[in-house]
Amino acid sequence: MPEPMDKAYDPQQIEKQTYDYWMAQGVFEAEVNPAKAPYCIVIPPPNVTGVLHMGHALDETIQDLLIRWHRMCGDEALWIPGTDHAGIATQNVMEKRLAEEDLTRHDLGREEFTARVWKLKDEHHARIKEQLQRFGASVDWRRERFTLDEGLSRAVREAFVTLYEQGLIYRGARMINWCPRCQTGLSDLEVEHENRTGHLWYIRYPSPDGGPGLVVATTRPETMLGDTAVAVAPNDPRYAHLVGKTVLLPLQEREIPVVADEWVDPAFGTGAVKVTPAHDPNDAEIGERHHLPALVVIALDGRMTAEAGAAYEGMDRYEARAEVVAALEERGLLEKIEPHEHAVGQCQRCSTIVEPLVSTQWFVKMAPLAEEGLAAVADGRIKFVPSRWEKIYRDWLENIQDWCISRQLWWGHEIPVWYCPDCGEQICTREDPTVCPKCAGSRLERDPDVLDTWFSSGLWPISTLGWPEETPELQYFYPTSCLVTGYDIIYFWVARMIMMGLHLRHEVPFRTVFIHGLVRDETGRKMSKSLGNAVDPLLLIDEYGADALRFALLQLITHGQDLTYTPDRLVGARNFCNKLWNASRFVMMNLEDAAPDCPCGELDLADRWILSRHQRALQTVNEELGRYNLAQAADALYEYVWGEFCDWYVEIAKIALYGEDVARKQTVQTLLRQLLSEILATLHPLTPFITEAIWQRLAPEGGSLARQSYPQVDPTQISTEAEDLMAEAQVFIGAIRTLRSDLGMSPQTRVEVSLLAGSEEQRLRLLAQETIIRSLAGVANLHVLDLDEVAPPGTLGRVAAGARVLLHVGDAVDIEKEVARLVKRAQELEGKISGSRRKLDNADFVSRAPAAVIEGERVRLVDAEADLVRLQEQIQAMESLR
RNA sequence: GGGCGGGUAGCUCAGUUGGUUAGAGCGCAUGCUUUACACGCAUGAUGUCACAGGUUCGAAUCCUGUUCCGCCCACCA
Repeated sequence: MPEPMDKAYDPQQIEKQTYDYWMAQGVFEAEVNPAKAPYCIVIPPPNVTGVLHMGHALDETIQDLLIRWHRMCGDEALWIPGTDHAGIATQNVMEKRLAEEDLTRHDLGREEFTARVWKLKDEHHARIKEQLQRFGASVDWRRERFTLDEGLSRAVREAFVTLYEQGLIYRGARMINWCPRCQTGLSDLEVEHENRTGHLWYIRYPSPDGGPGLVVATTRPETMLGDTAVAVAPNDPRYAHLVGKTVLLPLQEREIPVVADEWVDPAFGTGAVKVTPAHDPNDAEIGERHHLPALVVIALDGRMTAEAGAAYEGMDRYEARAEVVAALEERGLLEKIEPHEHAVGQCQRCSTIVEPLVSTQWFVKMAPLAEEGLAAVADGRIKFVPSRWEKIYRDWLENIQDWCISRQLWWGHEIPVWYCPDCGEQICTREDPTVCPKCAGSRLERDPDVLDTWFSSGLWPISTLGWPEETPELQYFYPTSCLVTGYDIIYFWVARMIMMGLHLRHEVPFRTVFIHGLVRDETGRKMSKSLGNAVDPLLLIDEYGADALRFALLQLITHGQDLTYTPDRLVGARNFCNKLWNASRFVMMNLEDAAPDCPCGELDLADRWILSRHQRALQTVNEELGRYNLAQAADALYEYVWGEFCDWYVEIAKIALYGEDVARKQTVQTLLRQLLSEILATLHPLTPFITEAIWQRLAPEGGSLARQSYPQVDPTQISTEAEDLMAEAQVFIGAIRTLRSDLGMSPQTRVEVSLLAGSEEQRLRLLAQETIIRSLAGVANLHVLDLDEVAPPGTLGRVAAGARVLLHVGDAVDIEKEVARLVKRAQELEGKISGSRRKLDNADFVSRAPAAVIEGERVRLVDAEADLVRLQEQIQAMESLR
């Protein structure tokens, strides 16, 4: 039951009970419904590594806006919630916690470790769910999913086996990115490159016969222990004599060949490259071309192997670097050291510098999948908003590398492959095998690895709808309508969903990808926990309310640009909510005679004006939402509700509401109710809580606002004529207010105004505007006069279309008092009023201060001598008229 | 090395296909306890539209170059 409205909007009380009401009414629930068009969004599942941050708040706000809008537009709108197990990230969080107890995951064992992660998941999941509810997310909670739950695991299994059977998933030993700390392979995307200033070491590799040999330049001297060749550019005159010969690898005292390879850039360094096929991707390729052996000198833990030599075995790779450099220097083989900037790859999750090394892993062959993904965007089946992201997407897919999907972790989907130790068979099936199909051996061993977390995320749109089952939901809601996410996961997630959806379900996963920017702090830095600049959205909701947070974020959205969070915006949005609350309060306080169904009586200028402006606002909002210009839609509503409905129409409505004319009063009440209802509905997808709360008070019998139909434009109510007339009245009112303000009049002071029409047409217009001007500009008496009535034609100058205003204060007694005040004030503001620097005296002021001229859209206080004379004449003329 | 985005008021940003005097919010100044709202009302001040050329009757907007900032991609040791 709605309570009476407080003077200030208090979101705290209202939001919780409103969300409970929605849940109780089941307004977010969507069903397969052939009578309606489906509209579906799958949430980008938040990681269970932690709680939601401002980026999520933005992402959820956009999705909720779209979902609520479409729901009100009559679509069967389904928003599927869920969370992501976030493999490596979550495992790292758990490992950090264990480290605080001085434990590693190996102390617990796989089973106990994953049991603990599940508990961690439960904690975070509960928190995330609560946060989503506090954001007002209108998700269908009955359909919530988690990437590791049973159904989704079945989807992962089906996808893996299918791709395996099609030869698109394979196992092989290849150069991959290895994180020595996480102890797992990584995909290329999980390696973050950072430019660092390191060194370029110049090392001499002498000839075996004691000749000078050559000098190589390297950024990683420790890898020289695993060198198996030196490469030079073909036809490099400096080295032609050495190609085919050998040089002596220092420290290891091993002879290695000098080979010629196209890859070598003769201009870089010395033009001679040491080749370490086991520890550098380029070297691996050179090694392959020249059939060079690959010596593994760095082990998976980042320490040197026995192969590196007894002196280095077991040493950390960076320790070994220092030792190698020292040993070379001692032997006089270190020619020079130069500072050198180069990109260093580090683990996305723990920032450890990754080690490229050869390892046996599972891969997805991407080229065929990428081809499908490229076609879908090229032919418009999928559209990116803003479209420039399509190029980014395309560039990546066109140069795509195979995807390493196996991870040496414990938290994730286990790879559905078994090995038979008896015959070496590799078994990948939909059902867990018990015996080897080839040799019937029963000692099968499951692959210990799990899948890259993005493998399951890539299936999200199909798996949440029930795939691989061909469920009614999948048939009805797939392809989903819009995917909303930040540009930072276009490669990781968006591209992979597109490829997986196309390949496995033979249809795009969504038709539109709405890409938004990242939330940055006031100084422009990315918000992150580690930088300590992250703002907890829940705290903001506590302080300002969820609607204010949502509205502020929507206003901040720019077209795919990052957005800067500033508390100012939030205050503004909070104030806007309060404004809406109070305007609604006012309307409801004055509705006693309103007949909701009664057709309006005769409409006056202001009525026709606000109806017209109302339609314009609806038009803008509907159009801008359709173009995903969410900030423009929000701004249009802000401007209309505050700047037009509240500032003008509500003020004008008071004339009728406090007046004697009952019919007029009813008309205005009815209009106010209608307009407010539609304002609430229009605003609802942006600020759902406050609009629902007011709606329940305004129309308690009408059910949830979330299920009302979205206001559409009625073009018949648009009146350019009313808009023009009103705009003109607003100019007059503004001019009179400006004068009053410049003259320091108190609001109580009523002024006498004569509006001099320059033409008969103008006179008629002024008559239509008269009531409004009097009421809103504090005018006691407004005389609408013909030019000829005050002065002979010509005296006032050539007043074509515009009206001229003479403004003077109250009656005679008041004038004296007022003038004394005004003079004092004018002296304070000396020179400020009209730009005149001349000190004003009494006489001057009386004659000039209360007079002004409106010309077109400008008002000026008259100060030219000639004008003064004319005005004095006019004032006299007017006074004689009174 | 390649690509993308941006530089507009003190701050955060709008500015659609070129078009009179470049806008908003916040902040600032002044005045208001006006019976919805001080989370309010009214009024006001503030710009070398990064820089330099060019196209045009007319450029914040289109073209060229320069510069600064941010981001993405990339195996030059």
